Amino acid sequence: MDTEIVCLGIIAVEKATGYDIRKFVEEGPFSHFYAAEYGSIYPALKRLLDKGFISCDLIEQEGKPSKKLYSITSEGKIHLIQQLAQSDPKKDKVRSDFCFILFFAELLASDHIDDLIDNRLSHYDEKIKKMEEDDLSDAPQGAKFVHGLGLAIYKAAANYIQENATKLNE
Amino acid sequence: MDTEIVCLGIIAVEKATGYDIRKFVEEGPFSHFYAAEYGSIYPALKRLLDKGFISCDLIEQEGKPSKKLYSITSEGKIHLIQQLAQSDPKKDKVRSDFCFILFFAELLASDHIDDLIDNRLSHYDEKIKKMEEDDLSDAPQGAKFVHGLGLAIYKAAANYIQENATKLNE
DNA sequence: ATAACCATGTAAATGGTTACATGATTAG
DNA sequence: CTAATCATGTAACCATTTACATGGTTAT
Repeated sequence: MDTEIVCLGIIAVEKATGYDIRKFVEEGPFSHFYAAEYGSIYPALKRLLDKGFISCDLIEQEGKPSKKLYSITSEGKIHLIQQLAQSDPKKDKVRSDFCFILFFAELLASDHIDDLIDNRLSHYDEKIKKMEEDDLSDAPQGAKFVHGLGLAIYKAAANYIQENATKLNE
Repeated sequence: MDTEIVCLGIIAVEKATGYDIRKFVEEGPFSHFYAAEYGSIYPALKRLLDKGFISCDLIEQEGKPSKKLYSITSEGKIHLIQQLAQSDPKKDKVRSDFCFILFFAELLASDHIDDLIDNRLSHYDEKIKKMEEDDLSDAPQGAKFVHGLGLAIYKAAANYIQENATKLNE
């Protein structure tokens, strides 16, 4: 599941530009389980276009730069479904500097620990608030499920940190 | 926080070989927030040695291949603390094929969804069981905190999936 | 016999981020 | 006037995985 297939998936949800895709992974429905920068998105779109999995419409706009709106083709849909159906999803990859640093709490100043905890908690608060405001009434079950899972994890993490952070400063 | 500093951190916890470090990130205390293969560990150890942050003892063993046991030096300790203290931990990186695939549940066969869910739940069960068996009585507060956070997240995820998976098959 | 464990290491390939390059419009 | 948003793209760089190379021991 690399940037290429993730771009195809997003375009399958709705027509999108490279810029839209970035927002999708940065702030949107994929933000809690995927990340990608322009530097990997634009080349991926080019490859998908070359393979015939997406098509491109150039949209001219007033007061804004022109954009390339990509749509999925029928071959693209077939390819996406095939990729989704291959039943060996790679195991999750997580890399958390936060956990690594706090593992060594004994080597840190209390003030620094407090900062890390505070930042993390306000980060979760923001995320949770945003996600709770999302309107999913029209979203398909899969999107709802994944959204709920992300929310459940954020809440559990925030809760655990709130209840156990004091133990780090003694 | 790359493989180099993570290796240094592990060696700071206790003397270790490259092989030990792999186990640490694969099954040990770092397994829920970091990953690394031999291909990045061994070169990182060489760099740490060149920089004088670790020292190496060659241990000959009967019936087993000789091993290189690395220890942290005083310069290494200083470097580790400096790295930990720089207060801008990068935000967590997560990549989950599981979430990506289930986002598109509508495009999948029910049987396939069931398989994905079952595998994921038994994976969590194993992880949770192992972590609950870990003896942390002698572990420092930081290690306990991070361990507890990982456990809380796994439990919340497993719980959410158990309670909501049926909605995906309708 | 055969797989798993112990143990180290390199080279090629992969995949990604960061920095650069460009530029108009709008909101504070 | 300054920052943010819209919008696309490339090139250099970076980090990591995968595959290869080696080989004895132990448990099934």
